Amino acid sequence: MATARLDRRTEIRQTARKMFKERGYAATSMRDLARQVGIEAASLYNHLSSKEELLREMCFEMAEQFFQAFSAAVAEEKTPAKMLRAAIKAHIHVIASNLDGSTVFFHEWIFLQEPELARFRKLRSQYEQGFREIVQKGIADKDFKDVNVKLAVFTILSALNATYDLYKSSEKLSEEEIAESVSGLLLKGLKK
Amino acid sequence: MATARLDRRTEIRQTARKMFKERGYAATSMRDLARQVGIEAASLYNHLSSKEELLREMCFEMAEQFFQAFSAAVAEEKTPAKMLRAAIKAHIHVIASNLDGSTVFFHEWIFLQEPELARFRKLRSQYEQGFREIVQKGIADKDFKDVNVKLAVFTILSALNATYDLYKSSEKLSEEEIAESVSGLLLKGLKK
DNA sequence: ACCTTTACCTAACGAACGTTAGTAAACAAA
DNA sequence: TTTGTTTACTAACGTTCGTTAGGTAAAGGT
Repeated sequence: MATARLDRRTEIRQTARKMFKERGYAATSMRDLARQVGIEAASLYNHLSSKEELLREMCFEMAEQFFQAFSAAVAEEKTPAKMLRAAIKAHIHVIASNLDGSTVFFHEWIFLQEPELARFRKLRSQYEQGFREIVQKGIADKDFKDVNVKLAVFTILSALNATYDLYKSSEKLSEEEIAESVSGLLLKGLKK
Repeated sequence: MATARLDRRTEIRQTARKMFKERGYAATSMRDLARQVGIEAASLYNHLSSKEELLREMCFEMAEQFFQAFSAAVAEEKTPAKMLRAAIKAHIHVIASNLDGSTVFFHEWIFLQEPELARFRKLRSQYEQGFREIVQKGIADKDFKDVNVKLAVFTILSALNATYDLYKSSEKLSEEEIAESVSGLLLKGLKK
């Protein structure tokens, strides 16, 4: 009973993540979702209270994962360069282990409704702040170039956040390769 | 008459670009669009033939702009490093001059219908190929590190394609600053 | 002056939307 | 064996969707 409910709940949420990722939140109907799960649309409401609840859970679960991975990764390192590399690796790891969820997290959060929308934006900005502090420390230590911190972190996160696209690519790239390559490029650049 | 029609046509397309960017294609209704323009939904159909036509035009117009800017920029340079920098600058310039259109181009093309969807994907991949050839040449010339070309280009374009977010930022960054900073970071890296 | 075209309108189409109500079967707990 | 909970169903609600039909008034060209 308890397991049966949990299984269905989980199945619905998993399927929803996949569909929200593929077609987007707005273009995925509850009837589409129900069909994919194999039940009627109305039956979904035995397991959830609204469509938006699905999105809300996905977004905040992912936010939590990113925060935890960041903290754990950074705590173990001393120099800004190592901290940044570890943070990048952790970020990519969270994406790689939640390919559907992270895509929704990056692209569908705009459909959150208002109290949560503001809360979500705040979380995102706090997370970015963590990266900014590392870069700032790197500059203060004369270890990093004196770049525009906001812009640099923005560029880094943009590059990272697109990596979910890489796993369906023809070449089979491992998480390790991706993390190494991206952090190498961002830290040391393309030029010799 | 001719001018009046053109003005309305243009106004509708401009408004649609803005709304598709802000809420997404699927979440923007023809009634929303009409209201914003100040006419009834049915009246839109004097100026266009379907909602999808709007999206189609936006996506392919932007594709054309990216291609033209790339060709023009690269043609003037000799070394891979300069070509890449010029291509990055050109890409950012196209984004900066079409903030709404380029956002739609990056995020809403999935809603294209099938003959055009395939055509669009092919164009994108051709464009990426242009970047890949520059990086390849750079490696062959021993000017660039021996990186995974596909992955490097992917990272570069991901960083570039997110720059439209920067123009609404609190700091007032010029197109020039953004292009310099991003291409500097990607070519020379963060580390000293 | 007449005719065509343009640019808008109201009304409505059938389909799809998220969600609720009410009910029956299955099954665990008592 | 009864009782309560869970999970599904059918039916339907009110709303919104993209789009079409048909009409009207003004403008432009001849």
